[in-house]
Amino acid sequence: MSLFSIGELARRADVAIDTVRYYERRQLLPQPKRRASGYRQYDDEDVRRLRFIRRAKGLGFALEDIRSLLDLSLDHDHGVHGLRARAEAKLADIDARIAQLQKVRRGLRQLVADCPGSGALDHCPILAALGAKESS
Amino acid sequence: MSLFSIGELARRADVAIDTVRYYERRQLLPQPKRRASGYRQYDDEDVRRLRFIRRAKGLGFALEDIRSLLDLSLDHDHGVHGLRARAEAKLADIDARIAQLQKVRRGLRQLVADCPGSGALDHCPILAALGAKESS
DNA sequence: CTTGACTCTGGATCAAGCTCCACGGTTTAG
DNA sequence: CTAAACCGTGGAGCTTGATCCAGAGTCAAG
Repeated sequence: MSLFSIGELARRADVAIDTVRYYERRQLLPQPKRRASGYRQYDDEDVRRLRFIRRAKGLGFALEDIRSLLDLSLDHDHGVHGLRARAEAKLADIDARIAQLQKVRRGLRQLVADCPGSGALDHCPILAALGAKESS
Repeated sequence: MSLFSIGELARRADVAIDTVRYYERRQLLPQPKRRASGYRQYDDEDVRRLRFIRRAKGLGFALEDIRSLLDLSLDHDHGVHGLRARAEAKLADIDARIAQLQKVRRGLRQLVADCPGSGALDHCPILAALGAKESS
């Protein structure tokens, strides 16, 4: 059995059925095959794709971003127009996110480390970690 | 001059005035002092706090999360009840985010690396990077 | 005092991302 | 054949995070 229903897809990828249809509308998922009755049919590829979307979303990417990531990754057998450029921009964006998260992380760890007894921190290490410099 | 208006605060922290009032309503900012006229008064501490919020938001934290991070960091001179636990949970969350981002990063880098000419990737490295295992 | 720039409050409105609903056809187990 | 469980469509509704607006008071410069 390699084809299954929308409900099955939703279950396998752990998202709501309505969400699947919503993603289809938003072009994050391709138009699926239909059987005579009009029922949608999916395969494992769709499950993978949906899971990818779920993860990317969890990382704070907007659906639009995810769509472009997906396009990016599936364009490979077409031209290599601005592909690299777009991918590299994404990459820089991700690096920045990681760096910022690591700052927060350090701040939090310090908070945890300094607090055990009842703490002597005179002002918040988290605020310090992120609040120090301006910039965006 | 150590006290200033809401407009000035907004300018210094680079957010909209309405956003400042909105954050106040949502308890991310404390109730500010008021002058006789009812005008709000702020100081540098508020600027720092606001900037912190802006950054955390940029990392994908929900306002509610940010509020709790903030509470966490300002609770230090109160009890150390579940502080550590909360902070550690946050920390684990952040570590997970970083790990996931790094996966995407690797996938993207591979995409960039493999594509230069016109690529021979038979299926998306990004999907591979994130799509492999189940879990949340 | 007048004018223009600010500020106040409360509520309406927005965009994103879902989620729910009604009404009607389809499948499938018994 | 029939009931229960699914699925389809289109559109309304909800949550989050802002943003905008009206009507009215305040401030600072000239």
